[in-house]
Amino acid sequence: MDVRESIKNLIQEALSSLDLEMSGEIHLERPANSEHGDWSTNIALAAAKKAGSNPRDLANEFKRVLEELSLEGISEIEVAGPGFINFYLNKSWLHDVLVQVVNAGSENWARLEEGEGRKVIVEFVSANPTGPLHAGHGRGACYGDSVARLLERSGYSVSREFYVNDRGTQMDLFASSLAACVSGRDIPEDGYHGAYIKEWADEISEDDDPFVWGKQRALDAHKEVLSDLNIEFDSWFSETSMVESGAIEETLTMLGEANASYHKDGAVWLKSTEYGDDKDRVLVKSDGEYTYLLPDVAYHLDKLVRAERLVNVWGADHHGYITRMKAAVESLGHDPARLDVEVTQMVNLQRSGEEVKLSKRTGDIVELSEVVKEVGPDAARFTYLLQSIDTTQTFDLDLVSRRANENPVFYVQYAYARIRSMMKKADQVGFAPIPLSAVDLSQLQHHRELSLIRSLHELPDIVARATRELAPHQITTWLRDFAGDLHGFYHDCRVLGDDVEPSLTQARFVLMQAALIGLEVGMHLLGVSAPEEMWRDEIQDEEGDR
RNA sequence: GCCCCUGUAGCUCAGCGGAUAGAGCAUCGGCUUCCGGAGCCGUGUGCGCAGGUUCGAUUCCUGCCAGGGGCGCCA
Repeated sequence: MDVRESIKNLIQEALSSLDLEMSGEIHLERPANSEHGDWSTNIALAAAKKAGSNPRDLANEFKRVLEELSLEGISEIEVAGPGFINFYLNKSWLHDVLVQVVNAGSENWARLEEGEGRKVIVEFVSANPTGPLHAGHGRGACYGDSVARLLERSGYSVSREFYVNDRGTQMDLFASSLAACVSGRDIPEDGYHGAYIKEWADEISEDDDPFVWGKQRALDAHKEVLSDLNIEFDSWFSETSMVESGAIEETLTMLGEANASYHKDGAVWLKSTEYGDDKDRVLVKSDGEYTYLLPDVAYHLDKLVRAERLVNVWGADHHGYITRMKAAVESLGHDPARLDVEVTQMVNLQRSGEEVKLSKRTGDIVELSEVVKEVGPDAARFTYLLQSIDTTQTFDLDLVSRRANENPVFYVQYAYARIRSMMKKADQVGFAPIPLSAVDLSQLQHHRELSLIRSLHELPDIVARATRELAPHQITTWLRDFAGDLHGFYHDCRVLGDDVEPSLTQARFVLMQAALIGLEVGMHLLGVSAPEEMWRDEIQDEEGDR
């Protein structure tokens, strides 16, 4: 049984013997400050009022009872602060954790069962095939993929989907813009005027249909840059395919039959106000063309059949559509709670602190491919996932492309490469690891060593919370902290060397194996590579004197 | 006017209702007989404002102020 469960049970026993009832879960946490023990509970604070005594006194009561019950492995129980009860454990529990981590390996450590194989579709990016992805799409792309990775690790069966709006007004405008450019005519006023239109028009041949060719050209561009970012979709779901299958008309009929729509002014409207929207929304325009909404509703119905849970990643400019989409879903009898819409706030590009509005190359909006090319895929992903999607992001191209210490991705990757390098060295000097069961892990008593193990033990909880909250930046934060612990350990504790006891070398080697596992798990969840080695840029070699 | 997000250190950001609010960068100062110095250690300043809920609020609720985004028979 997990330590935490054991302690919880112990507290439960104490509650009964004190004749107290607690509603809800017993709150047990790892104190932020290690001077407050290994585990801590606020049970006395929470129960004081009901018990009619002050928290400190009640905590001392608890302490007395807990000590009577006693539990193997607990070395000390103390009452502290306003009435916290802190538990100190024998270090052996941490050494046991190390064995668990190494046995699980990077494949299974912090792998959870919570999803129980349930199917979830993560839909993200879904940009129109009318032009290249821009820097802002990168955030949604990296976020969506990382959320998918989290869900996978938490036991869900995940499908990554890209919804392709390959028909309608915007596509027509895009095709006519391309055609105009090819034949030397002026691009229509409301058409696409980006610099890429000219570049693409140069590639097109006379036999090609601008609509068909243009769509494919845009999709190819999307796939290429996403692939550079280590993102692969399971499905590219075409809007046109739903016209062909009749799914859109079917959806329209279903909405009518559900009395969720009505005709007015020659258009068909969704009664979204019945579900909290400001106004009703048009499904079919008076000219007979669908708005974007109707096909998207049809798409969501399709997804709801295929998966138990849907996660959508939308840009901040789409937040207003959440209500109407949920309205449509609910009016057709589906539980809107099955649909999670996550909104990513905007990205502001900078270069050395100066706002970057336009691309140097095209004089147009900055393309995602330019960002990836300039900073590299690992730095791009790590940076996009550095902070909560709820905040507007400042992305400094200059800073992120720097192969230097102020760039957090290298701080983390370097920690990994450093251990790898040490292990290579170990191999060279003829170090031979003995079987795990023969290693005396109790030698690990240094605070650097213990804090590494504590962090590793925390990782499954971090993964669980990041999954629950769909917040991959929590993984990023953990990695940065863990890398810091690792550099600290590396500085203070040597693994190899004549002055290190062979048995200590063995123990620390196991610790390092476990550390690699932690880093691999974290970096994999972010989609960032774990390099075996890293070397400085030549420029920096010239600058440095070593 | 309505809706969404944000406001925490000089800057970029963490912070699952709890104890002395943390990182990185920047500043200043230290650390090489040794596994990679892209590292380590030290150094001080902060929860936008006002109420409320609570034993306890940076965290939850309300109002206000400030910044960003959205309010189309565009997507």
